[in-house]
Amino acid sequence: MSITIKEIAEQAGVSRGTVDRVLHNRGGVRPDIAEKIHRIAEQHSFRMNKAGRILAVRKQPLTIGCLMPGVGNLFFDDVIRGYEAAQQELADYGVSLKIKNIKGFEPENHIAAIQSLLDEGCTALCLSTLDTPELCVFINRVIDANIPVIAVNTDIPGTRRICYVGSDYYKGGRTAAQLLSKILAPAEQPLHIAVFTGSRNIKGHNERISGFTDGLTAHHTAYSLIAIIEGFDNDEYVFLPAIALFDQHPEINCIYIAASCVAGVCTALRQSAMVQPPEHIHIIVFDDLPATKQLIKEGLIDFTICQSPFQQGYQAVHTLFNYILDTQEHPDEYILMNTFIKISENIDDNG
Amino acid sequence: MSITIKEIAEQAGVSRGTVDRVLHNRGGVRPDIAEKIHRIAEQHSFRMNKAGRILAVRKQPLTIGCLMPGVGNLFFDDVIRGYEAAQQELADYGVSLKIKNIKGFEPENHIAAIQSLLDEGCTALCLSTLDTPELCVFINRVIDANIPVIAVNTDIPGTRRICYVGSDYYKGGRTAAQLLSKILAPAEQPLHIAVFTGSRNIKGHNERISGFTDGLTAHHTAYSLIAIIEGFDNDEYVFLPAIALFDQHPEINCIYIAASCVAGVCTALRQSAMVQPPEHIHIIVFDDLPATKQLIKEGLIDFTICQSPFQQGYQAVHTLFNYILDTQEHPDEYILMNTFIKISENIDDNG
DNA sequence: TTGAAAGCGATACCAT
DNA sequence: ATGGTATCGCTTTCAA
Repeated sequence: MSITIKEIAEQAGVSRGTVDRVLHNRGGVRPDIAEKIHRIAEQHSFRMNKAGRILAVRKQPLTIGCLMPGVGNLFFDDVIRGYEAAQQELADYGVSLKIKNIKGFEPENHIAAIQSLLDEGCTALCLSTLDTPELCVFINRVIDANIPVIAVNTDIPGTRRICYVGSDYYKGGRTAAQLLSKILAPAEQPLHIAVFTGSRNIKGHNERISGFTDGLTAHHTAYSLIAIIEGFDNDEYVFLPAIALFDQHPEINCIYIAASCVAGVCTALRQSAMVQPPEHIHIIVFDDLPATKQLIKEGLIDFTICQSPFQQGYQAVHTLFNYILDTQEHPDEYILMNTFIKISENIDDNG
Repeated sequence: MSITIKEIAEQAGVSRGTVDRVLHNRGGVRPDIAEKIHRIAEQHSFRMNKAGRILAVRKQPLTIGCLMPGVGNLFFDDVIRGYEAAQQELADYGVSLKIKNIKGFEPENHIAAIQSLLDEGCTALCLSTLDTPELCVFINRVIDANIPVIAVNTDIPGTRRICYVGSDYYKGGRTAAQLLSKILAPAEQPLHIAVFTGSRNIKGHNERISGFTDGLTAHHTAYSLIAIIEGFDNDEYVFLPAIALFDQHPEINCIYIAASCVAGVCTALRQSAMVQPPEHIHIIVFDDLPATKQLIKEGLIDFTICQSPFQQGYQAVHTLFNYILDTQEHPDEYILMNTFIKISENIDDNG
């Protein structure tokens, strides 16, 4: 157990108030005294005691605002569950949450939503938002106003966010490729792949695709990409293009779905008049929305690669809390989730 | 934020000391007053504030004793890392750890080790130990002396331990079976399996095997079990029996290793004069010790199924801490880890 | 059986 | 610029 502020005060021959001011760089202390206090603190490798601090700062409780474009995208339900679990654990420490779940990717809507979180009194933010110039400018202004920000699920590299908590998309793609090469190994049949993505403007989706193709190459699996279809994370939207593709390309024997339109693509597949029976088509997807879980259990989908959405929410809140409480340490810039392979036997794990 | 003890005291017209006594069932309070206090607490759904409690009980700091038979078994290194990570996070709350890593499975040694942890002042225990009658009796006596106990990695059902934190071994076995059936699907060759286990007296290992055979049946994969070899978690020990088996049974085309002797078996395989080249043999194992990681990266092993040893240690300590702090709630009896499938692309995850 | 008071570690405000 | 003091929620003596 480390030294306490009180002890530092005694050793330095000053009051605890003065030590507090020095340790928080609040100014208003004679330089030589400040220097002395800093020295004593370092000598004894002083660490602020969390419990004490929590109790004392309880008067200005911490409200964390969480923003996500999860309306119509069930993926974020698990992230929200993670947020709420963390909140429950930290309730005793005065942490409360405001969750704002919005629809779509309009920059103005995102900016307005962030502003309204601030207006409602949030003093820290977990954001799943866009990386557009206007948002970056806005978010940096928020950060300058002393509101710490963590990027969740989607990074915002253009900003001075504390860190990114989320998936390693490229690694997910490579993992998918290796799985595919494993289940194909004995067959040695030519691979004709249909790729479905959310949008070519979403970095994570693109990384899943480049990871996938890089991985196929690395694992010496020959393939041809028949098409890359954008589904905009929408099961209904993707249905017709998928049907059309399957009808036009009966040689397709592998489907790689890098985004949230798994149910739509699978429905199309089942309804299309493909030459290949669906059993001989390999399907690898991402995430485990309820519809995807069901398809895994039915055996239509071979593997799904998950990014621990629950953990993303949970860890983001905890990291933010620790950051605010811990005057000293910064977390790692990238807090990456595990790349979690699921089949029906372990689909109900909540990794 | 819930009501505080102070407020309860005011409402009940008594002092905070009295409320404290009632809430901790310490006795020595007039029944009608106790009743009244309980009522008020329930009415306002009172929850003891953690930060306050931590600060106040800091004078008798919590020392958690951790016992494991990890000498010569690298598996427990990650469990220990998990213990230590939790300890670091909870250091501010007065938590310290005594880790006792012993060798082997002699009941007397385990009992002596537990006793010495207690002698050294531990007031709570995380135990990875045996489920023999003598240990159960001993552990129950410890529990009766008000030392809370959590079973880690290996359950001790014969005792009144708070809960079990560890792997779902059966599920791991089933997952292995399904993976195998997936990579075999196109081949349709008859499956001749060699099984390696630690000991037939270890419940977890047996469950991994029954899960595996049940899973093969469930997934309609025909197989024959050539042999089940006990390796006693020892790479050197298993080497010769493995060589002998491979020489005698060149038809073996699948190796299932349910325990810690992966490196030994693989070395034997490479040295044996099998008819099948190693590339055509499927190998599925458990856990990710350094040697196993290496073999995964080399491509000899297809899959390894991991049980999050780090999380086991980490969560055990956190659960114990919360249990002690939280006068009210009991954790779930079974805290089961995820069944984490790893291939070379995600082998360095620490799930 | 009960109350009063000191203390855990840190913060914040009011004096000086 | 600095010290003193009350406070956060809870526990724990010590008296009464």
